Amino acid sequence: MYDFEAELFRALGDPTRLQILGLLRMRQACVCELVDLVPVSQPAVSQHLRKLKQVGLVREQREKQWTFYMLRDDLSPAVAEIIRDLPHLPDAEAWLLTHRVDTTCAVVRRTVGAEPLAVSALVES
Amino acid sequence: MYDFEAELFRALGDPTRLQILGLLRMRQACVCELVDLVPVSQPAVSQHLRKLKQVGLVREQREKQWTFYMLRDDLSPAVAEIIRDLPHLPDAEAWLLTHRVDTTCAVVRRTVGAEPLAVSALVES
DNA sequence: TTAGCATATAAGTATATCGTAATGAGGTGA
DNA sequence: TCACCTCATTACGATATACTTATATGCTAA
Repeated sequence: MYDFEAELFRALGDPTRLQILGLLRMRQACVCELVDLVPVSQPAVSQHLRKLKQVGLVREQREKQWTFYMLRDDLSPAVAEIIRDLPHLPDAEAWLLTHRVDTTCAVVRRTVGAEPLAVSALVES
Repeated sequence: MYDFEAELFRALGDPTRLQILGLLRMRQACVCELVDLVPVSQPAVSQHLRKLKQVGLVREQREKQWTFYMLRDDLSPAVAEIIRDLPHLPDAEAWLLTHRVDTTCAVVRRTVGAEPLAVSALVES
């Protein structure tokens, strides 16, 4: 009873996962970008993303050598509001909005003048 | 970072605690009533209530020999919506709405004709 | 005052969770 | 082909969680 709901909230109950969700409000991101933006190792990021995918909070999309993760757009209103309400992380979010991966994750390109990446509908205008 | 929010969602991330919150939508309840309505021991219920109180989801009010617990009325809109959206538990909820503790917790009185207990504002009309 | 009810706390145990390091699989490009 | 990049998986240790039983505290009422 309430096992499904509890699993969802347990997925939300970790600071690192909340941070990942907060970042994905800005735009989709590949794993290696997230590794540079949250203070845990690459395997830890992968495991967190797997859990977020399991409970239906994010989905993935492969593109070239990268796996991009993004917030699902069919979140329930209450869950979408929770994510929208998370405090903002100005530096990391500004980075996401002004850079994108190029040939490798370490090589970034300012998005000024480049075609924009898909941006989550959760970003407030 | 996000420690406070994560603690809140971890508190929501347990089926027994969600069940307690779902029941408290109906009305305030004392510990011994909850013990009869959720499938864990009395100390377990006490411990869950302590955690729910710690994160600001419920408050307590002593009355005679009982400690009544109730949902806080200053919950954030998103959290209030989460609790309101929990699936209903018809039997237990009906019991709460038609009975109340009397001289002891085991001795209940049908509320028909009795003055009603405080009922949470979360109950849908 | 004393018995019993209501509740909280403590202690112990089993399991879950979150992190790291090590490794593997698969794609890309020189 | 081969070096490297990206990402996932595995293994393992430390800590947290959720339950139980046992016990303590405080109130009520006879």
